[in-house]
Amino acid sequence: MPGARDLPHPDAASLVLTDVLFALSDPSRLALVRRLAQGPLEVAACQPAGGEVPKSTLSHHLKTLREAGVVRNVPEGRQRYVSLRREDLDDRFPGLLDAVLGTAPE
Amino acid sequence: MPGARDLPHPDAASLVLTDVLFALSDPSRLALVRRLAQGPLEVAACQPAGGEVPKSTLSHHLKTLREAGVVRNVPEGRQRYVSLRREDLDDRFPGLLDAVLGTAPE
DNA sequence: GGCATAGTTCGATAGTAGTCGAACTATCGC
DNA sequence: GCGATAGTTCGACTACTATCGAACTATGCC
Repeated sequence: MPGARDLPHPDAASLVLTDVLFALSDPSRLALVRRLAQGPLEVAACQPAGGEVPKSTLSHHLKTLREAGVVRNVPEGRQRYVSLRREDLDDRFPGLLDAVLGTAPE
Repeated sequence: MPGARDLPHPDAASLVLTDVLFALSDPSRLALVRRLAQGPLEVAACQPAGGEVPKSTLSHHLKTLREAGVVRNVPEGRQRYVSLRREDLDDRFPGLLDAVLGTAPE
């Protein structure tokens, strides 16, 4: 049974608003979410535009986003794909993501 | 010149999204914001429904909200009135407050 | 002025979050 | 199997946040 290394994700119904807000309240995480709004990325591509960040740091931020239910992180061969849980978020917190993404990045 | 003890407030144009999200990401602060959505309160009335919180703790949360630009805190005689900066927030981050307040409290 | 009231500010402490390097796990290709 | 690659997890350190009591400031009332 290949690929049994799934990470835990909260289900859509149990998302907590304050956790989501907290996950989005970090500039580097928010910037990543903006990019994920345009489509899934593999983890390595989640690096910020300008500089490199240690893998462990990036992984930590992904964990925060994942545990809040903002992103999904699924294994795909040797890599992992990170995607925005847009439908789940829209379903649970209508308009929130649109409002956050609708503001121009600073 | 009576009442020259105004606290600093960021102006509407300079509000930072991540700061606002962080201010709203604390359960007790979010609960207070929900109540402020129904109208201004004096500081003493900002105490959480059930229990009492030390004045210094409450003041700290008000400071976080104020510095993020979420609330306004103005002196009025011996007391202070805390109010939601709804227009400024709607202007700068359209739909955000509605989305946050539209979700039922947990 | 003197006192009570309403809140903020200060200082200390405990818990939590961010950052990084090193170790670990799993997959792919040879 | 062996090595290389892609990420996560662990441990340590630092920085920030929450909480509280005590001190401080300003207003109103007598």
